[in-house]
Amino acid sequence: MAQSDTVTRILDTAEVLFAERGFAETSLRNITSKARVNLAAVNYHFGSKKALIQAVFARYLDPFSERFHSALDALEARYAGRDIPLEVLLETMATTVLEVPAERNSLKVFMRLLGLAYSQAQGHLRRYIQQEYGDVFSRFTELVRRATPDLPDAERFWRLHFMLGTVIFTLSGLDALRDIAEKDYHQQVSVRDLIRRLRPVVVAAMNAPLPDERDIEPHADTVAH
Amino acid sequence: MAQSDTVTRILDTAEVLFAERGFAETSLRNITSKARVNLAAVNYHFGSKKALIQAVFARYLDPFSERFHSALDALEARYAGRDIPLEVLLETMATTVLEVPAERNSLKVFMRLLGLAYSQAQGHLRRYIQQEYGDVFSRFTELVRRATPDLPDAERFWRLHFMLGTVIFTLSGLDALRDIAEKDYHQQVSVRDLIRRLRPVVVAAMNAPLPDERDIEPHADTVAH
DNA sequence: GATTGTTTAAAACATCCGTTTTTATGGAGA
DNA sequence: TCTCCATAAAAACGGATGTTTTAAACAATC
Repeated sequence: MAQSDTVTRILDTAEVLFAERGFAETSLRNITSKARVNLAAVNYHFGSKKALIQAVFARYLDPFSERFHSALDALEARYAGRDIPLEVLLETMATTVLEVPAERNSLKVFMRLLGLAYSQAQGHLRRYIQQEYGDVFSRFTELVRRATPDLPDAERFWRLHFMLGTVIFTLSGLDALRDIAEKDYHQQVSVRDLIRRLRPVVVAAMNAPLPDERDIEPHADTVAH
Repeated sequence: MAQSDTVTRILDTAEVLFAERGFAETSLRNITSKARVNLAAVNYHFGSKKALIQAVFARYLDPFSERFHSALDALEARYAGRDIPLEVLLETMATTVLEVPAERNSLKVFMRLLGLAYSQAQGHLRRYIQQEYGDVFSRFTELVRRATPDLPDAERFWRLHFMLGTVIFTLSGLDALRDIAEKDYHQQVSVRDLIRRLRPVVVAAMNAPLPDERDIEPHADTVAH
């Protein structure tokens, strides 16, 4: 086997299997046998299964982080101190997210992985991502803050996560949804098309009127636990 | 041990552990030891771990399905052929979702379970839920269709799933998000509070302007896959 | 009170897991 | 050509898992 394309083959196989079934449900034996690589190779090259999971993410997030920082640099230079409109920020993020995996035609896998990073417990992963890429996210949210000065901080926090949910949920379940959509509405749906549909929805959601204060029940306990 | 509260204790313990760590990460030994019940009891009473998972869901979804059908019956009777406004439909759904676990103070658990049902692979679970409760969902979407007559079918389809993503993503990652929110904004966040914030966002998203036709790139390829 | 069917308890079973160890291989440098 | 070392392959390890089996306890019925 040529000079350690073993590592690449492990990563290529692992990201697909992880995206399909999740981390706990994918064993090293699954990965190594499908990649036609020896079982011990994962522990040899990566050290542990946890480290392999992190490496899979790093292969996407490192280029993303770099490009997104550059894109934000360019935006800040162009707007020279003035606030960058929300639409422009969202558009920039979307463009960058699309760019990174486009080279390997693996947008779906990337999105599924992002979804897993949130939904699967895997405390080590959240910590790793937070520590490694937290600053890009912070920089973005700070710019969003300036773009939506009328929104209370807490409200913006929640709405950003609402929209994060929309995007991750939609794009990670894309295949199933696309099948239904094309069967029921006889309509080709590309990822770009989806983003076109997403844009007005996200903008409207971020700009929605504030919740009615009267809805607050003064003595409402935290229901759950 | 009194006449088979064993079954109840298994279910009570299992739902909490499942919600905390997911299905694959929760072993039968975890469950039975915490429930102070014999290991074999699960296989004896439920047959298998899969069947236990389904039973945990059924204990929530059976009452939910029944109540939601009743609530929709009442709505249709009240509106007597006229279209039910979108806000009313959403409010009814939210109310019903909140009612079911309220009796056992287990709303958080219920929400986490719903999130897991989507995010954890567990093919058998999705099939079970689709088969057992698909008709309630169909009935609801049909009413939403009548409530939003100006929305093209495809657009409504996508927006409903966008919002499904928002709700599931938020509620299933609730603990982590709540921790951040309370740390950063020193603010207690109950599930009811979250639903209050969700309402205007969802309504605004469903009523967002249609995407600009000019945004369509005529020769845009399907990026992924 | 013996008998029957049901439930619990304890142990054993087979399998799978991540990781480690041991052995073999093959190519680069002396 | 020999040595050495990074890698690959194979085997083994210790532990955890879901499930099954065996035996005991219990409650209800006759």
